[in-house]
Amino acid sequence: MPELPEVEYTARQLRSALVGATIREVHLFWERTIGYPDVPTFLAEIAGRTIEGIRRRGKYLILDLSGNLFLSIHRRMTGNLLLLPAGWTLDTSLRERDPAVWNTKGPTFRLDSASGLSYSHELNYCRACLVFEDGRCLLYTDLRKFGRFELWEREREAEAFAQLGPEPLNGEFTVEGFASALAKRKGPIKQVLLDQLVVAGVGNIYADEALFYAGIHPLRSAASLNTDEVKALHTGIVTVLTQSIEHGGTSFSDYRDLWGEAGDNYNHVQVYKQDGKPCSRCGSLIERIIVAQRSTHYCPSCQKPTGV
DNA sequence: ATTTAGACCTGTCAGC
DNA sequence: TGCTGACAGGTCTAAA
Repeated sequence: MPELPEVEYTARQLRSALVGATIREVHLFWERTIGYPDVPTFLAEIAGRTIEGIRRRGKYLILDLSGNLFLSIHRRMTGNLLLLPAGWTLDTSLRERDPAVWNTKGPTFRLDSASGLSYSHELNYCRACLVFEDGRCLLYTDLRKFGRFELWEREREAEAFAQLGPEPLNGEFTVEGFASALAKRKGPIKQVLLDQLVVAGVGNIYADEALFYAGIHPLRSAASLNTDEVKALHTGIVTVLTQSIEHGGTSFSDYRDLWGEAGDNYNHVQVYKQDGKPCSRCGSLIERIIVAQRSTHYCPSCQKPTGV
């Protein structure tokens, strides 16, 4: 679900709300949410830590904790973070009443009416929550249970993110570096853009959007792009990611921000899930194909297979 | 050495 | 109305 812009937007919201807060305890409702280390160690080590800073790396949200640890959160497809004010109550009675339903839906959180917040379906599928000393609660909801939390020593950060390439928005991602990475790849450019080692944080939405921006067909071999095309695609990646952050990310069904609001970038998308609709540039109908088993959307006249 | 299919999970929607 | 299959923002692993 979230790609770089959605994670960045969440990080910014959390930074202003949670830096300085101390974690009292963690409740776990789906144990496999913890990817590293083992569950008992995770729970014992995280309690009592203070959040010193909040960052993003690729699609990972990073909470820097006291004692030189960091918590990394990857939301994969359907993970969301929601911040509850103090005054919530937790109902786990479903666990005994109907274990099968509990296993899928998780617990129920209730807010007193004074909270002013009105969450609805987002409160289902809670897999974990961090409870803070001041009574607030950071809920992690994840319908499909793919998301993972990991707790690492800060000195092992390189190891934790070994599978990530350059950050696209901080100067690490250069045209020269991008060109040499693409030159080694014979496969379709769409697939290569999804490789986090080539550029960190690009997913299915922004790969399609960046290719449309640059006028490049998704099936072109990455190595076949000329210098101008590589430059245009580089600009396209930076542009579509930056613009989406400004719009609060792209929401379809699941993605919500910290306070349960949907992102607005859906209204600015050019090709993603727009098949059958006219291209904003030329009016041709947007098409959908499968590339590397992922849905791929493009304009057949703006993005020619030959690149000519 | 690459590609590709399968796993991990649950829900929704289209078609019959 | 009910069943079946395709598909969903991601990434890892194993088999071809």
